[in-house]
Amino acid sequence: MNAERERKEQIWELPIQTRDGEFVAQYSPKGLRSLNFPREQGRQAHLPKGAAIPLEIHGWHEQTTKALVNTLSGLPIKDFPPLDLSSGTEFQQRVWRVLKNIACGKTLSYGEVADEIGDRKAVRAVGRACGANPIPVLIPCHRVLASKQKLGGFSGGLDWKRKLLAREGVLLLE
DNA sequence: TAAGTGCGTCGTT
DNA sequence: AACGACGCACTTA
Repeated sequence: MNAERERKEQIWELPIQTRDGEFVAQYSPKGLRSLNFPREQGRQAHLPKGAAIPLEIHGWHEQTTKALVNTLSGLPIKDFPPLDLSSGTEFQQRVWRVLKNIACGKTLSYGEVADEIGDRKAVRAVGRACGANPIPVLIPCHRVLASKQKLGGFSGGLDWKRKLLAREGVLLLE
C-alpha cells in the first residue's frame, strides 16, 4: 500500500552540476525526496521526455541547487526546499530532523544524536539511520562523528565525508 | 598509552 | 535471528 502509493506518485528527477560532479535530485509532490552523489560511470538522470517541469518543482530545484553548492563550498545553507522524508520510519525521521539542525562547521557524535532523540542506548540504531539518510549533504549526516572526534563511517564513501568536513574547517582526530 | 576484544542495546531486515 | 556509519569497560604489550 505504501509501495503502491509511491509507485503511483510521480517523481521528477533532475541533475545538478557541481565542481564535484553531477548530483541527481528527486522530487515528489511533497518536496525533495532524495539526493544522490555523482555516479562513477556516466549514468545520467532520466528526464521525463517532453514533460514540462511544474513551476513549483523548478523553484524547489533552484533552492536545492544553491543549498548543495553552498555546502560543497563549506558555507551555510540559506534556505531549504521542502523535504519529503516520508520514505523513512518514524525513528529515522526523528534522527534526520536532528541531523538537519547541525550547523555548518559543527559536529555531533552518534551518542549525542542518540541523546537528542531521548535514548542514549539507541546509538547503533542512530548509525543505521544515518546510513539510510536519503538526502545527504543537505541533511548533513557527514557532521556526525564517532566518539573522540573520530571519523566514523559514511555510506557515500569516507572520502566524501572527509572532504566535506575539511571544507567546513572541522578537525578530526587520527 | 595505543591497540585490540567483548558485550550491551536497539531499529531494521 | 543476525547485523550495524557505536561506545564503554577492560585487557594486553
